[in-house]
Amino acid sequence: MMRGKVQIKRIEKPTKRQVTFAKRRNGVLKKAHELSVLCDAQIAVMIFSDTGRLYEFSSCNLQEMMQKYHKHGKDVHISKLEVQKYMEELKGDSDSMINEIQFLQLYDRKLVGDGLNSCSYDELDEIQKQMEKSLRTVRERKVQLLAEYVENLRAKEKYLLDESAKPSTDKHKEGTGSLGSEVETGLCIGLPQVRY
Amino acid sequence: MMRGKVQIKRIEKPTKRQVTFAKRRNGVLKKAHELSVLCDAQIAVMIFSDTGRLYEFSSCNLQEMMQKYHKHGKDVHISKLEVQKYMEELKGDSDSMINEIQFLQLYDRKLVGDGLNSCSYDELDEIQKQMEKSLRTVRERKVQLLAEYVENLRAKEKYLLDESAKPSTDKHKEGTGSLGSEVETGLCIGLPQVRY
DNA sequence: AAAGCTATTTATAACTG
DNA sequence: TCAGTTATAAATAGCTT
Repeated sequence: MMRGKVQIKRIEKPTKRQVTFAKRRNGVLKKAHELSVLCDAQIAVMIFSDTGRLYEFSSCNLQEMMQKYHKHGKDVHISKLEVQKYMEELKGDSDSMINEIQFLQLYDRKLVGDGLNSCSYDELDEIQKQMEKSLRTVRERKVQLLAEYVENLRAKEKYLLDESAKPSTDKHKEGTGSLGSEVETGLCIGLPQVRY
Repeated sequence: MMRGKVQIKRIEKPTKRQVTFAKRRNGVLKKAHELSVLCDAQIAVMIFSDTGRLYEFSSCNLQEMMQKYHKHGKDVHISKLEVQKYMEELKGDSDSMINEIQFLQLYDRKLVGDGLNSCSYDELDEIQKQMEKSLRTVRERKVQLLAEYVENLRAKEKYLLDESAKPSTDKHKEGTGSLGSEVETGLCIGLPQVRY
């Protein structure tokens, strides 16, 4: 018998709270169901008891509800399965990249003569050969750059000699400015600060 | 005035359905709120009208509700915001790893004398110095290994000479087996397949 | 604790302005 | 179409079993 209207505040007595929970929980779920049928509305209700048990009602697939909810610009929810798949993919990429970095770092250390204590004599031999080959390549490249530099200097010298030999009136006619700048440009790019 | 109990089936008259929706919707949301307060329960209610408008109630963060729901082994939903945050983190890691790999790869190519065409003379000079230094380190290490090998050989030679000078009865008393195996072990680990 | 009962409150269908 | 009213159905607090 209802004596006096109920105060909407936490019921402290656990037994009473438990009983009220069971009754009102059913009430809410029933009302939700009725509303969905009577008014052709989509409704989802999720209830967790204070003991952590789940009671739910959904007039349709909850997934759909989430997507609809999402479209309303609220915080968005997507399937965990989908996310997991993507996560694993990223994780795989990440792992293989870490492996590659470690490999490259070890390789680098060996190439600069560090971390060699773990190498066998044969490995050292192989590394030495590689280094000698690389060194030859570097030296060849240096020689090539120097050769280009010398070539540019000769071209410039020739150009200057030709210019000074010509009469001053012809200078603009020949379009000489472009050749001059080509030579200079080549020189600057090739050897900004030469040391040898 | 309620004449007769209501039939729980779709209300066909749109106006009537609309009115009933508004009233019952408020009823459900109110009941949900009361239940959450009275019984200290977590409740979420989502209602979409047939016109697509959203009405909702949640006793706490809906995000939390989803995670709780997830833990109950249902098909799982988690917050997209959360996922996005994690994704961006992974993406950031991934990008920086890609950068590092590219840097290391370029560095490697230069160290083995490839991709040098883009290097300035000064850079080549620097690489050459590094290589010469590394080469010295490798050669020193090879010399060190050879020296250890020779040392081991001498130790073995001495051991064999001592052994053959002793009378055969003393062999077991001296515990010579252990010295012998030490020498051999050191030799094998240091230089498995020597070439020089 | 779970199920049933009943006095009452609460929700709401139909009506009204 | 929207509040407000009212008669009635439905929900439920406190009780009993």
